[in-house]
This record gives sequence, C-alpha cells and structure tokens, in this order.
Amino acid sequence: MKIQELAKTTGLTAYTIRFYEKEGLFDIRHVRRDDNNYRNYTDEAIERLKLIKKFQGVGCSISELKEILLDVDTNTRTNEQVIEWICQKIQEIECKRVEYKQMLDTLNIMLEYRLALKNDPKKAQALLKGHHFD
Amino acid sequence: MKIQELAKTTGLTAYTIRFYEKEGLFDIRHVRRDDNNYRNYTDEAIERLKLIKKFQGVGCSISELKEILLDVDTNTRTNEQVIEWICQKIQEIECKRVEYKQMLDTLNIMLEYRLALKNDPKKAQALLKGHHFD
DNA sequence: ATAAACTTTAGAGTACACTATAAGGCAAGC
DNA sequence: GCTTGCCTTATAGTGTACTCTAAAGTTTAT
Repeated sequence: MKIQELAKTTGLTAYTIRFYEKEGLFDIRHVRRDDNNYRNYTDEAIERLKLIKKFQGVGCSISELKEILLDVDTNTRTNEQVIEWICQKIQEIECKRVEYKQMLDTLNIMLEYRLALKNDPKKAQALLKGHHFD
Repeated sequence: MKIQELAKTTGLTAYTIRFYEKEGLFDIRHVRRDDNNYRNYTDEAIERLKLIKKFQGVGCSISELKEILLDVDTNTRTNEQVIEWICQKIQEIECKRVEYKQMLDTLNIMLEYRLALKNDPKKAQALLKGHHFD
C-alpha cells in the first residue's frame, strides 16, 4: 500500500504519516521500501496508526507514545516498570474522567438555565439564585 | 492582590497570568491598576483563573475560552447561539468520556496480563489467547 | 542610601505537532 | 515522448500556549 492509500484509509495526511515515521513510530512490520524507494505499507500500519490515534486521544505525547510502542515491540522495560506505567496511566485517566464528568454537570446546569430563559422565565430566575455560572 | 500572590494562590506563573490578560481573558472585575501602574487583582480573578483551567482541562483553546467568557460577560450572543454551543460541547465531552473509558478498559486488560505474567504464568498464557494488545 | 526583590513593557525564544514547499525522480495514460 | 500525478528528500513555516529576557521603574529591608 502506498502512502496516499494509507492516508485515505486512516484519515491522516501523508505529511503526518511521514512525520510519525521520522519520530520512530513505525518499524519493519509497518513500512518497507520498494525497488523505486517508494514506501510500501502493510496492513499492520493501519492498526499501528489506529493505536497511535487512540493513545493520542487520551493525551499521550509522541515521545511517550514512542516509549510505549518500543515497549510493546521490544520489551525494553521490565514487567515491573510496565505495571508501574499502566497503573499511573490508569490514575491519570480516571482523574481526567472525573474532570470531564464535572464539566458535563456544569454544562447541563448552564443548558437548563438557558432553556428556562427561553421557555420559562420564572424558572430561570429561580435557577439564578441557586447557582453561580461564573 | 499583586501578580505574584495571585500566581501562588492559583499555581500559575506571573508570565501566564499576564499572557491571559493579553489574550483578553480578564476585564475590569478581575484586574485594575494601582497608582504605580502595578496590576491589582480582585478575588474574582482567582475564580476566573479556576474557570479558565477547568475549561482548558476539557480541551477548550484560549480563543474558544475568550468567546465563552465574553459571552458570560457581555451577552454578545443570542440565547439560541449559546444553547447551540452548550449542546455541541456536551456532545464533544460525552464522546471524549467514552474514549477515555475504552482506554481505561484496555489498560485494565493490559494490567491484568502483566500481573498474571508476574504471579500466574498459566493465566498469562490463557489471557494472551483471548486478547490482542496491539 | 543602597541593595534586593518586586513591578512594568516589548519582544524574543521554546516545545509540540504538524503542514507545506522546493527540487527532483518514477509511473501511467494519451 | 510528453504531460499529469504520484513519490522522494531536506528544509522551512504555522499555530498554540506558553516562557523567558532585557531594560527600566518601584518598593522594602537593612
């Protein structure tokens, strides 16, 4: 698979894919070179990019991602170190989920107020007394 | 309250606070100037910075934040527009929470495997057959 | 009174994650 | 065979969010 095809199937740009390669996020299982020096991607490259997106979506930087992937690939770290990393990441993500939940509650209160302002001014007045929006 | 004091109580640097001011995230209720031209912050500035942090924590950019705050401050937008924005933000955050939940599940499976590798190699073997970690 | 520790400004620098350009080589269709 | 379009590299540029420096003024402690 050439770079444009991989770009299309993953929704990334060719620039980004080359950039990730430069950052060391691929290895021989994902890309090789044809005789003409064109990159030739395997199906594993698609999975790798999905994994990258997934980790990136929960706030992993490229350098962190590189470490994780290197780990999965080569077992650079001890089992203990990996357990440590996983536990820390679980903590982080649980915290983040609480933050998001709180924001959701805040937004729902804001929404209730705005809808009341539209449909039920008396209720809006009452809500204003109960909450601070700022 | 002078800038260093505000920095200390909010955990931000003075640089950052000045930067936020330059970006238009404060108004007369939060900062004024003393005779010597030093900034003098009110207690409302603390609340404003907490609010900024909260929104930033769920992925709001400074320019988006500026719009939101301008809204709360001056009612620039119609109620309809604000309702629209809130609903969209709620959607976004619910999606993000699902993503985080999925990552949490993945990490817990990884952890289970790593702990089994340490304490119960037979179980680890069995787990390997059931899941792909990559 | 003078040094240390604050404050101000404009502007430069950093880190991250792309995103684009230039200059050239390769490949497919007419 | 020539144009169009894809591929390659190195390198430069963009946007975001800070982070710091320099030069100058102000306040505080000794």
